[in-house]
Amino acid sequence: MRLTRAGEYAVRCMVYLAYKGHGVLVSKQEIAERTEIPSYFLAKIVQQLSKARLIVITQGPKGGYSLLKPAAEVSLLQIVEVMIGEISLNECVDRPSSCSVSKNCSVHKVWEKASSQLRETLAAVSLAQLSENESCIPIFPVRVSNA
Amino acid sequence: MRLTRAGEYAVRCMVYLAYKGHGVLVSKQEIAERTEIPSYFLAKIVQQLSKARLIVITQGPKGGYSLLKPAAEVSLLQIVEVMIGEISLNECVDRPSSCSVSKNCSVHKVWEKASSQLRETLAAVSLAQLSENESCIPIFPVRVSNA
DNA sequence: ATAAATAAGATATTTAATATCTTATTTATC
DNA sequence: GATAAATAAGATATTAAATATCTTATTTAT
Repeated sequence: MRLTRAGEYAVRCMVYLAYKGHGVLVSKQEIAERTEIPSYFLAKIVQQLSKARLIVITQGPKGGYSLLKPAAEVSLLQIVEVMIGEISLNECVDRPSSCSVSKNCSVHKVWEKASSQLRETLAAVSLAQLSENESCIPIFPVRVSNA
Repeated sequence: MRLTRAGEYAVRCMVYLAYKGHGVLVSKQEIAERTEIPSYFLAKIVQQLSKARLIVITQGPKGGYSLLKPAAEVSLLQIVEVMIGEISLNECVDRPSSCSVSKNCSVHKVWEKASSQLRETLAAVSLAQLSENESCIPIFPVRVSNA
């Protein structure tokens, strides 16, 4: 019951892009190095982010990735769900047919409530908020400390 | 990001035991059949529930399982965490060392909040509540409908 | 035309979850 | 006490998902 590494990597990648600025093109190499994501794995992740229209991929030399939308318009939930699909904390939540009485099942109701609560919490956080503050990318934000 | 089947089975088993009543001995066979848990898998699960002091195992002929505590004193969270360990929705939550800046990381803070929120939601539900109402065990509660 | 970049599909590799089997232990009953 | 019926506990498959990597193709600046 935990975010996958792919999900974590997607968040880091997006936070880094947001930090660099909306529309700014950043190379795969740079992102991979700064965010400590295996370069090949990053390639897979950005493909999904691009299909979901969260980023733009530019090919060719001087190519790279950039945000499609302003960071304020992207939520943490969106990023995570691109990678792992819609969050549901128990199978019966997204496949009620797996349970014979789901509709009236008291256990089902708890998981349904917990799932939507979690989705709301993640939806309330924007990429802008995440990139404006210190976050878990090594070296970054350097903002050369004033001591 | 979903409950494992072992977790789901543990909940079903506990709900069934609670339904039969506190201290009532129920055989493995009966539980396996009524809750649709593979018998061998159930054996593994009750071992953990027993170590965690949620149920009592009685060996020998006429053996079986029963609740150790009144259902009102057991929470859904307890049952689930016996099977999957303490819930943390991202690696950085229970292993802050995996992240270089965790303490001040804005992403980390969100996952920490989401994790405790989820734990609170599950902690607020007692086994008694779950077994008093209709739940996801086929056939059960039969409570011969009055039509 | 060339070379530098990413795209996309295929394939390993690793890990975790699920399921099952085997042998051992406990205990009610005769 | 012997027997048989139940669970215990450790070991081993099996399955599925996640992670990681490789290969070949495509795009585009120079």
